[in-house]
Amino acid sequence: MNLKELSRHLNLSQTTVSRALNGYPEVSEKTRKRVREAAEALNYSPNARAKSLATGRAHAIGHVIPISTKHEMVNPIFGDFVAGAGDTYARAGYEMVLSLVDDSREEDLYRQIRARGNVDGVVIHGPRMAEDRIPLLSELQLPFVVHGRASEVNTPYSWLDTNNTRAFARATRFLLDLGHRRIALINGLEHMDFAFRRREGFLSTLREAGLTADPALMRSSEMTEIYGYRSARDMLAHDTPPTAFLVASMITALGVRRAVHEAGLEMGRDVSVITHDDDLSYLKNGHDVPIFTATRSSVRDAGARLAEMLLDLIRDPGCGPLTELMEAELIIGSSTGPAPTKA
Amino acid sequence: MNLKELSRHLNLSQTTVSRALNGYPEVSEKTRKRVREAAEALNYSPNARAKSLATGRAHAIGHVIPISTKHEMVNPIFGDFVAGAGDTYARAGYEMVLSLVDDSREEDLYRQIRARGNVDGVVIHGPRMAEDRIPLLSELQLPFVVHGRASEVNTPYSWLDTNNTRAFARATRFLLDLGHRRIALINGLEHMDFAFRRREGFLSTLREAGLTADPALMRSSEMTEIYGYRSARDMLAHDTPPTAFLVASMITALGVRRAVHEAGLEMGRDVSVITHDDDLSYLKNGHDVPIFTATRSSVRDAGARLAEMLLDLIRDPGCGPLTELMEAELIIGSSTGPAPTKA
DNA sequence: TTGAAAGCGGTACCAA
DNA sequence: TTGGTACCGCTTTCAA
Repeated sequence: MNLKELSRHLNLSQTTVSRALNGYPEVSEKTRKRVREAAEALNYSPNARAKSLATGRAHAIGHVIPISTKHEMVNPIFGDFVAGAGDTYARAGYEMVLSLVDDSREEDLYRQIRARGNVDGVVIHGPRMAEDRIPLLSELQLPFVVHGRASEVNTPYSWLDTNNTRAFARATRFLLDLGHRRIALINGLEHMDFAFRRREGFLSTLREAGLTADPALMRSSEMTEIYGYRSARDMLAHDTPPTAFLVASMITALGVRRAVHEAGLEMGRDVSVITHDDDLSYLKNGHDVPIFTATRSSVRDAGARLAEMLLDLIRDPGCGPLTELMEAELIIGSSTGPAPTKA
Repeated sequence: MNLKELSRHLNLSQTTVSRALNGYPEVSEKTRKRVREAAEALNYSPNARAKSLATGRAHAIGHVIPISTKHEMVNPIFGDFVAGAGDTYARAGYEMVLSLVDDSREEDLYRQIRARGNVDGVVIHGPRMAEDRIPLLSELQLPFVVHGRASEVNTPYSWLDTNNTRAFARATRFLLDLGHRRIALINGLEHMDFAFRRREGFLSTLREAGLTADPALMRSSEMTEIYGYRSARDMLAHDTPPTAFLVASMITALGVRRAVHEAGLEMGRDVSVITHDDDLSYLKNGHDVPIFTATRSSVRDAGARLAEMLLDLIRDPGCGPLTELMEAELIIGSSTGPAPTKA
């Protein structure tokens, strides 16, 4: 059932039917009602491609996920983010288009996205510190927002980020207050902006306390479980092992915990493990000390808000760069276990 | 830059340029080369909406994720699945469109998807045992494939599934062989087909061994960490606690392990925990006994293969229902810890 | 308040 | 081998 058929069925012109369905004021209420009912009864939905060709708006948003052959992992929070964004889009009548892109030839891709006209704007995921997609998109005049920030980019752009620096600074502070002096940082890839900021939070807090970080206690890699396991295992086998671990991902923390366990140590007594984790209120009274830089529900939230930012930007391109820094939900300092051994 | 401009620039008709770019044989090689080079130089990409309006093919696949208000969790493997599928689509020149849908009014959605014409086919996620989307899509003549199966649906359809029944049967067998008699099953929601099959594998193996399952040792719910924690904690506080846990998700298993830990028990000595988990070869020598019903990389694989199935179906609608059952990668029986205490 | 007709940016048939 | 033209399904201007 298309517009032509529907209008013929109603003995009206396509024009009138179109206007009736799209809420134009010049249609009589009687006609509008008749048209609406017929559309409903005959199960008419306008063809989105034709509509967007005619209007110039795709009513779709692209999400571009860079996937290189080297690190092809998909961040597990991705699903939650997308769920939040998708919800917003659905409400606004937008579609979500996912593009996985080999980051070797990104530039082409964005040019194509622009030319193909499938989307009205894009969300950039996983920005690196020097993110060249940002100037590129600005140049292409394709509306975009960034999930995260790019420290080395100076041109203005819209973004939404978690305050990673602060989250890791507070976690470090907390461990120092507990008496820890040998704290390990199991970080993500540090050319990624979020990982860089986390390290900054960690290092600056150590510096303020007059301590210098031990390079042997700092690792940076893709956030897999086995990476956490190997890192922790190696560090614990050291002459002067760490007494605490600051871990950048809950998946990686799984591996760390296992290594701690295998080393015959007890979490919360011999070793503290702090991680970015799920919203597990029951942990408050456990031996582990969790840190939340982004709970699953807050990631969902972030997705929804970022989507709204982009829709605003598309509706009113003049509304200038929008930015939002979300404070991490920190639940720390509630360990009921005995204070960890000091180094 | 659109076709009209490009053709004017080349002093050719739109027809010829279109043919040259789309590999039609009747264009002279000389012309084709000239056209290609100009297109490249001027950064021409055809408008996808116009193209699909003209050809009737959207060159896009929809993925529909049901999200009800009751269980709005996104399965963490979702990201991996999508990565695999996205890769296939990218290679084939297809886009991936994500639709999150409140499962209360799914029917409308599929009708709209069909009418809107944004996609050439859809992938169905998270089928329930009685999945009414399957007859609906058949009726709508919208090509589709299912990730998983629907036990209570009798009409033929295309699907790809992991052999969940077998995986859980073998895991149960293994625990029985170790001497366990009180085995707990911490399952997902059992109206979901995969959870139902897992329970079948568990129960049938117990039956074969002449045992009856204790209802107190079986739970079914959304696979969160806290669900695992509470279930295990309660069961372990029982008069006759289980000596082993079969857990349906690695996230849920986190909670189970924590409960075991808090109960002062040691994994692999006092209690065995078997779970669907990541591809962790290092676990082979650990105390835990993992079972893999779907590793992250195999989920990725499944996404890619399912996407290929759907593309085949779209290209040749007559090729009949395609099905594929993937055997789980099982890594069990390698516990180096002492045999668990028998009940 | 309604309708005719010209696009939107391509493809594909038919004629040259 | 090339070009003219109708058409895909909708919106929107202009005229009635």
